[in-house]
Formats: sequence, structure tokens, C-alpha cells
Amino acid sequence: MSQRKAPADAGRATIRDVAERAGVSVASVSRVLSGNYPVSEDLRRRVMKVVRDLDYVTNAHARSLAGGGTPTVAILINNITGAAFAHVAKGVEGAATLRGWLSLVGTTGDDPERELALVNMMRQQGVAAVVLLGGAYDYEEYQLRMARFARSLDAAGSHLVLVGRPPLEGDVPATTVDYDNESGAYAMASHLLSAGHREVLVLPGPAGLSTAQARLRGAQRAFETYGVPFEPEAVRHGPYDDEHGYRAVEGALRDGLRFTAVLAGTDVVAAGALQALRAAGLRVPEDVSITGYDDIPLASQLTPQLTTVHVPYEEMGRVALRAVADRREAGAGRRKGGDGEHLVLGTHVVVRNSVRPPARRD
Amino acid sequence: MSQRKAPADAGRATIRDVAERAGVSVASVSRVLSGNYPVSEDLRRRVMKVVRDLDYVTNAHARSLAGGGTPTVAILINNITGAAFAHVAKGVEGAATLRGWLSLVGTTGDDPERELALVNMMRQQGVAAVVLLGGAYDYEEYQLRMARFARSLDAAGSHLVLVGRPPLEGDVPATTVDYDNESGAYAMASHLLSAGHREVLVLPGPAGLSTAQARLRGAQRAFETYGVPFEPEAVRHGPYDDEHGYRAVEGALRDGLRFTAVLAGTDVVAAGALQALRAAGLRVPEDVSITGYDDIPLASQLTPQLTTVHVPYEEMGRVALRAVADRREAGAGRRKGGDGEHLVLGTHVVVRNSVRPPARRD
DNA sequence: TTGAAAGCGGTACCAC
DNA sequence: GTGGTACCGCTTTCAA
Repeated sequence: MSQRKAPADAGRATIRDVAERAGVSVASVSRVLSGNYPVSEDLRRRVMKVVRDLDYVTNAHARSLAGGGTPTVAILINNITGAAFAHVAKGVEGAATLRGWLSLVGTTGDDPERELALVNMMRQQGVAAVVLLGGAYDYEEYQLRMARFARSLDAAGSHLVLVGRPPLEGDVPATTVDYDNESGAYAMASHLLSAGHREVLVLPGPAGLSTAQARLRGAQRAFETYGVPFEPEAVRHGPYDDEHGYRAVEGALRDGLRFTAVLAGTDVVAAGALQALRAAGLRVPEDVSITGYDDIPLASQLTPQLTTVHVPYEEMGRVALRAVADRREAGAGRRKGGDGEHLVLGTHVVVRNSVRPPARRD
Repeated sequence: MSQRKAPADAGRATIRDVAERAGVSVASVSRVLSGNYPVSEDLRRRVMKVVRDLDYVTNAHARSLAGGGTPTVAILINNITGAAFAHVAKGVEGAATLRGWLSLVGTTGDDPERELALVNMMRQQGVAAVVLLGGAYDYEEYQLRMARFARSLDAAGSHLVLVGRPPLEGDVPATTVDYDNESGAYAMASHLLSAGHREVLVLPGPAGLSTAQARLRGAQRAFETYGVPFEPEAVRHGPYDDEHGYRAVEGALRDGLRFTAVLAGTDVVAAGALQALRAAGLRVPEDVSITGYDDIPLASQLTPQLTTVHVPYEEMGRVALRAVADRREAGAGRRKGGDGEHLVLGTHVVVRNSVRPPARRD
């Protein structure tokens, strides 16, 4: 524990071990390994042999400290278990890997404290970008907090990317990758309306969540377009999970609410609604139609397969990474102010078997 | 670009900036921040103020280089999109966070090359442990490769953890967290057999995959126990996805194979099988029973809800992390050889609505 | 209690 | 083409 570290002592071998054993300088070893500098074939061979013998890998921390280092993206999710998020993460991860970037995943469990802690942790890691996934609750404090995140990261040479939520207000250095949530909902609701449905139970999601609000707005607009009154009591908010879907339908039925279709905020909510309808002896789509949103695999695994809105989650992930990678490359020039890039991808309705014209009223 | 770095210059503030601005030494700042050393109240206050003003966070790379640093677990998954894996990852992540550890997630996409690259990358990061998720293909080269991984990591003071696959042979420094795959399958098959089924279509999964093999063995044993012949042509291998489930059932039907139940290798495969059965005009469970394996949320979202084998994925993740954390704490003493800890968790059958006694033969 | 300075493992600039 | 060496930002003796 006191001798100068022996080659294969505790811990990993260092570049010095390699240099010594190969009878060359550390500088040379470094050159051989980074490969961005001319070295003699002989030297290279000698070094590589030792590297293999010692099973040496460079210390990423040291490398990063000294200047080089692999760019890293941090992905922050509420819950790694959500299929939609997983797909975004996959997209980010894939694109990152393609460029030789590393990716970290952290989960916040919907806890703002934890989110804060994670962002700081990522700042410490010196990540190239922090990607925040999922809808946001838009109270004032949130805007402030995010703006602060964005500026802190920006000051540290990093960058904040918001995926699947609306852009921050004002002149905040953050990139937003979003999809046309409202149009998707509009199209979905229109599909239902044009099939003849006039009484539909709407389950937009959590009341304060940006995505839920957008989906609700879209539906509302469609109703207006069709001149169909939008009944407030037919709108039931709640979490994006199947339990809520179940409970909401169960409750609506109990309340004696009349509806010929359910416009669910997500496929998972739709799955719950489907269960509840069946439990009540109703057939889908013969008695009641159902639509989802997201188009995760579940949508096509259910019976009937869900007519739903396709959201290009994986692509959003890819786009998000590309955006930060590009800006990093271009980054040499001083960034100009007003750096709130906003990319929005399209959605489209996927028609399957869960919608039918309403049964004729007896 | 030449002046000594100004406090709020490009890049993050350093500990020196803080020290300077607070009029104290870097050592003092370090002490205040790590909090593991007595400092005067006045000093602390002065330092903290500057830290806040500068929005300073310590550089994790530097810290880790210098000795300190947050332990990090790396989780390597084939596909982040699989629900089962996601739950394991969640377990690991949760337990890691609880201890203040960081977690990385990397995806291999089933590519051995990429797996190799990732393990090396993780070695470079100096992670405390690498957790490999999911079943393994057991060709000889695999054993060798894993053994090499294990030893490399071990030599670097890290540790390999295999989750959801059988332990490595021989004296390899790796921890395995597994579940009783075969017993689960045995129980599931027994459930079917005791309900009276005698002709069952078995879809174990990919032919070479350890989990599929174990599940097949379990089923086989159950058949033996019940004295029911196990028909090779009623066993159809294929990937763990719904498409395979669909195709396999479709094929079996086309082949004129007779079966009153489908024993699927995973819930997802079961979902595919269910679709195919329906497409063929068969009712589940009235005409044909189905069972799954994994008990992911999908199992209870389908209609009928799947009778399946519950695998404690999330707990496996927690257990895996606990194992490495414990061994790290205990790690002071030189590790003794034969370090192949093997933890195995239990499974159990969850009875829902997808199994019924076979319809009487006409 | 506080400060000075020696590393931690690499990279890259400057000589030779 | 190669070697020497001054940092990168932080932790941690060792003195004062």
C-alpha cells in the first residue's frame, strides 16, 4: 500500500504502467491510443501488445478532466416503466451510440426534489445535454425552475432539451422537441365524430399536465367544428394509467352518463376503460367505441386493436439527440441569444378495430 | 482565451474560482463542500454564499480522479423497450438512488460487439458494477467471454452482476441474481395439466436462450409428472415477441395440430397467440386456454386477463444492487476466491381468467 | 481551524 | 517521430 503502484496491483493499470512496461513515454502511449497523431508502426505495436497484456483501458475521468472525453447525454424520466418514454429513451440512446456518445438514464419518480438533485448530478458529470422527458405541470414555479436549469446548464457548457412538453416561455436557452399533440387529439376526436358519435366520454389525463391539456383542447376543437356540444361532466381527469381508465368508466356508468364512445388520453387508459366496459357487459366496439393515444405496442395487442394516435416517440428521441449534437458541433461560434429552438413532429391517426358507428338508439 | 480564467468565464466555475472569491484556500472550500471535516461557521457561510452566487457544482470527474466520487452502476440491457427489463432497471435504479449511487443504462441491441464495447466503456468510467440483464445464449464462446468480462472488471475493482440468467461456470468473480425459472414453468404447466389439458401448444421462446430452455424444461417435467406425453411437434421456438406468438399459433392451426391450450414463453408471446386464436374464430378461454410468463402489466390488460407466472423483476433489480453495494462495503478485506455468489428468487403462478378446463371433445 | 502542495490518470504543447 | 512536462479540478496529507 506504499510502494509505487506495481503494474497489476490493486485497481486498474494506468497509462504510466503501460509506458514503463513498453519502454516508451506516456505521451507516446497516449498518442497510440487516441490515434490522432502519427506514430511509428513499431511503437504502436509495442504499446498495443502491452495494452492487451495488461487489459488496459483509459480512465474516462482522467481523460475528461484533461480535455478530451466522451460526450454524454443524460435522460431524465419520471418512470422508466412507461412504454412511451422507453421508446424516446431508445431513440436518444440509439442516436447517441451512433455518434459514440454515452447515455445516462435517471428517474425522477415525479418528484421535483429528485429532479433537481438529478439535474445537479448531471451538471457535475459535465454532461453535454440533459434531456427531460414527458409532459409538464405548468405552474409558475415550474417555468422558473426550468429556466434556471436551462441557464445553469448553459453556463456550464451543457444544454437542456425538453421532449414531449411545450417550450419554455421567454428567452431561455433550451431546445424543445415536441409533437403536435393537439392536432392529434383533434384528428382522433374528429374520427369519432365523423363516425357518428355524439356522446363521448373523454379521459384526457391528469388535470394539470401539459399533454393532457393539449389533448383536451384538440378534442374540444373537434367538437366545435362538428357543432357538437362538449359536456363538462363527460370529461374525467385522472392519471395516465389503466386503473384510472377502469375507474372512470365504471364511475361514468354508475352515474348514468350516456356515451357511445370513450376518447382515452393514452392507450394505457384505453386498456383500463376497455376492461371496465367488458366488466359491465358492454361490447367493444359494438356497443361502445374506444380510442387511444400514443400507439405503443399495447394498442395492437388488445382486442379489439385500438384505433389510436401515433406519436413518433423513438424519432423524437433521435431528433432530440441530433439537435444537441448539431449545436455542439456548430458550437464553436459564440451562441447567439434567444436560443429556444423548437422542433415539432407530426402525429397521425392509426385506424384499427376499436371504433364503429354508434348503435342505433332504441 | 489567455487570461487566467475569469470567475464566470466560459465553462463551469472551478473550486479555485470559489476559493478566490471567498478569500479562502481551495482546501477549505473542498472541506466545506464535502462536509466531512470541521470548519468554522464563518468560513462555511462565506463559502456557501459564493457557491450559490456562482451556481457552483463540483466536477465529478475531478472528484472521482482524486479519490472521492459517487459509485456508479451500469445497467446493460438488450432492449430498453422490454417491460420486464424496464422493471429490473427500475429496481436497480431505485436502490442505487437510495444509496446515493448513480446509474447508467446502456443498450446492446443483442449485438455481442456492442456488448463488448459497452463493457469496456463502463470499465473506463470506473463503474462500481456492471449489471447485465436478460437471458443468455449459452454457446461456449459466451462462457469464455463473460468470464473474461468478470475478471477484467474484478481486476479494475469493479464487479459483474448477471440478472435473469444462469450463473457462470467455474471460479468466476461474478454475482448472479436469478429466479426459479424452471419451477415457474413447472407450476404453470401443472396448472394447465391439472385443469385437464392434454394437448398443449408450447412456445418456449428462442431455441438457444437460457430462459427459454429453462421454461421448456419445467414444462417437460410437469408433463412427465402427469404422465402426459410431450409432443415435439407441439413445441415451437421463436423470438419473445407477439409476432412470433401470432405466427406460431397460425402455423399450428394450419398444420392441423390439435391443442386445447397454449403455454406461452412470455406474456407478450401470449398476447400474439391470443390475437391469432381470435383471428381464427376461436374463443379464449372457452375453446383454448392460454398462459403467459413474466406477469408484466400487459398480462392484466388483456381480455381475458392472463394466468401467468409472476417474476419479481423489480425486486431482482433491488437485490442485485444490494449485493454489489454490500460486497463493496465489506470489500476492505481482500476478496476470497470462488466469488460466485448466486441469489435466486421465487416465482409463483397468478391465476386470472385465461385458463379453463378443455371443452369436451365432440 | 486553515493553507500549501503533492498527487489522481490523461492530454497536448514544446523541445529535441 | 518521441520524450518531457505543465496543467485539468479536486482531495488529502502535512505543517503552521
